[in-house]
Amino acid sequence: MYTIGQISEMFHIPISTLRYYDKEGLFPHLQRNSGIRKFTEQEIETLRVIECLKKSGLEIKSIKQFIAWCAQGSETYGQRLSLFLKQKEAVEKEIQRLEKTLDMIRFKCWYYEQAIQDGNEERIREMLPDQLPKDIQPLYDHAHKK
Amino acid sequence: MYTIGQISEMFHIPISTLRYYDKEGLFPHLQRNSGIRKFTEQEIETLRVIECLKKSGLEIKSIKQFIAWCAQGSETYGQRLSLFLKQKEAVEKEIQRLEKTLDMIRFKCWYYEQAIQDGNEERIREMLPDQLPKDIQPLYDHAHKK
DNA sequence: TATTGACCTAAAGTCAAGTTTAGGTGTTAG
DNA sequence: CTAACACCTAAACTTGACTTTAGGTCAATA
Repeated sequence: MYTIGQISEMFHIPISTLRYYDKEGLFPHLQRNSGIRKFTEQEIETLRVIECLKKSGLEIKSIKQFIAWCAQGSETYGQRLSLFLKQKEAVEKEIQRLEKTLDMIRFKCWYYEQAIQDGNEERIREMLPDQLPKDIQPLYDHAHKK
Repeated sequence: MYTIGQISEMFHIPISTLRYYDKEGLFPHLQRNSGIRKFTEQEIETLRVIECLKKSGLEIKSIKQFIAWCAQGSETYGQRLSLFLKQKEAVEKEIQRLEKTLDMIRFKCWYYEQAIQDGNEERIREMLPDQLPKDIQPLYDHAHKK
């Protein structure tokens, strides 16, 4: 059983944020001891799920919906499963998007390394768009296509 | 040479957003034809870089800084390179974070598939925290450690 | 006894990144 | 000639997720 301060340290989340989550109804089973919140293993697991869903790009409103489904019992297993399936898709897409971004960034790193060596961008610009070194060309193409 | 409407379609970015970027100074070389913006290859490449830096988690303010460096010329190659090196780090970290999130989500998908089969969570809960099937255990561990 | 520290609330404030509104210009189509 | 489009501006508004403020309770410590 933990105080809000302990949970704050444990998760590196400000106390104000935990109170905000509580106010938003994300801890429906949270008990109080003469006004003071008591966090248990239950809230800790909820917090792990909140963090997971937040990182997956879900907004608080939808996380609240999920929490409500959990409180409703076994009849909502289907909805909960499809939420996670949807978020799986979303995160996989986001990772792909970031891989593409990474290729653009890698290209730009190479570009500026060359520019620093050459003192200008002349030589590199002449290689565009398809005369780049063969380890660099795919990065450029990946970032510039479609 | 393109109008704002054409660029909006090309990049699937609202016209209002393009005007907002312009107002923020992200197109320092943008020319006008009696008030009307003319976007050229230059602004198109800038927009690609804006999108890239935005996806990498940079805020508009910092993108503006980068654009300013570009306008300054070869003396800022070093700063521009270190910006991209920093963003490379950031995106790589973000991808790792999302991989961890994905493991949590995969675990939850499995969890609710089982719950649907069983009609309750009894059996699964008894497997926690270290009696899970050996293809699932690593997902759970990855998501619950540290 | 007084003050410090950890907790509490409600309500207002902040921030980034746009979006919307209200009003205006200039060119083309019916 | 007038109406529909595509463009323009400045300024106010929106949204989500917090954070800050102002004021208060309660227990332990100096």
